Amino acid sequence: MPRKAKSDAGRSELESFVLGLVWQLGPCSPYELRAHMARSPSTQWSASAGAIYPLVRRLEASALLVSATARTGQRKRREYRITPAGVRALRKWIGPPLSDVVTVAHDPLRTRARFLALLTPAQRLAWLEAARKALDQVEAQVQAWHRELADPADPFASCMTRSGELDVAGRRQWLQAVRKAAKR
Amino acid sequence: MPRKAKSDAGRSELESFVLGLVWQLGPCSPYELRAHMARSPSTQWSASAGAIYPLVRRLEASALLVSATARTGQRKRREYRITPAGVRALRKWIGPPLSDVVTVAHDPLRTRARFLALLTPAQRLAWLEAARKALDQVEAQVQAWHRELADPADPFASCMTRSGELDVAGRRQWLQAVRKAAKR
DNA sequence: CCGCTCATGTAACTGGTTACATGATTTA
DNA sequence: TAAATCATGTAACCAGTTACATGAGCGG
Repeated sequence: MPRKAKSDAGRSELESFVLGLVWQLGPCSPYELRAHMARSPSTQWSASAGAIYPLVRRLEASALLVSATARTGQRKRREYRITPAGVRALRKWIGPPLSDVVTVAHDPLRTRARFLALLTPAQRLAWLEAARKALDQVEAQVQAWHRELADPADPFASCMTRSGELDVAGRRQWLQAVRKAAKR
Repeated sequence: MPRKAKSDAGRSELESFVLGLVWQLGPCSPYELRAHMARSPSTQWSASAGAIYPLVRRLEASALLVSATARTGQRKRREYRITPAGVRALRKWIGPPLSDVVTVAHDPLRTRARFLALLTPAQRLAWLEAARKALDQVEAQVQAWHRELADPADPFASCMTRSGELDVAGRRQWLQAVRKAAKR
């Protein structure tokens, strides 16, 4: 999709998220940011170079990040740190207020379910089965990620995966309701 | 954000959704589509004219929709109907397969929670309280929508709102987990 | 006749996507 | 020395966003 209305002072959700990531990971290169995002099971952003490199430059231009050249062995890289202004911006973005932030979640599965009446009863059952299996896979993925994380330092990190688990559980329960509706 | 990878044969999620809406509502004008989308509590799409009018034209160019001029009283409007090819495309989009469709949901609340460690304990409690209230509001909105709908003809319609309710319930439960983590 | 809703569009913008390009350093 | 990884970028594209513009018909 195209850019949603920017939530805060002209900063997109991705920009704020990356800002937070720099705060969380400490000094790090765009490459590391990209790698970190690619590891997470979230499909929200592609972590493409074309997104990240211009983005961190924008944040530096806004003085929310500063950069310096760093080395590991002989390899050079550009390392970004968050500035006090960056921390302030991040805190403001986190909120409250949250009224504009909390909305009904977008779920492509639900979007499709809206048109289940188009299918034959047999096709509907097949669809429901496929949905269940797909949810299983996502759950496995989330749990694998959870195991991989296991950072006792930040108690909120494990909450992230818990969110994914509850999300899947809720949708599974919802599938039950759909199944019931399909049977009538 | 920018356009996600188009899920099907070059059609965006919005395009397929609108195609389904035309199927569901029967012959209707872009104006009606826009009004219908604006009534729903979903914030996924803005239902802006700049999105819808070019979109239905694209779908017509692909022969998934056909249009004709219609009248209510003296008022003229352009009415779109779905074609057999459109129905086929819609059915294909619904799936299965669903493996590419089902992912961990994007939740801006969760995104922000990731950085709760940045706040003071007092701020965290305030944040959690604000989140709870915001969820309450969303739930009320969903339930109002549910009452408004109440279409006994399509049993899947009421499943849509049920999804929203379960979604909110899951996130509320998740907030509990975060609260617990915050107390440690 | 005035204001409101119906109804259809266009124009400029933009941030993220895909895809491509390049080079340096490490490892086998 | 060849392949893989680290590392940084650019270029073209594009769908959806905001904002603006216009006019017809209907109700009071």
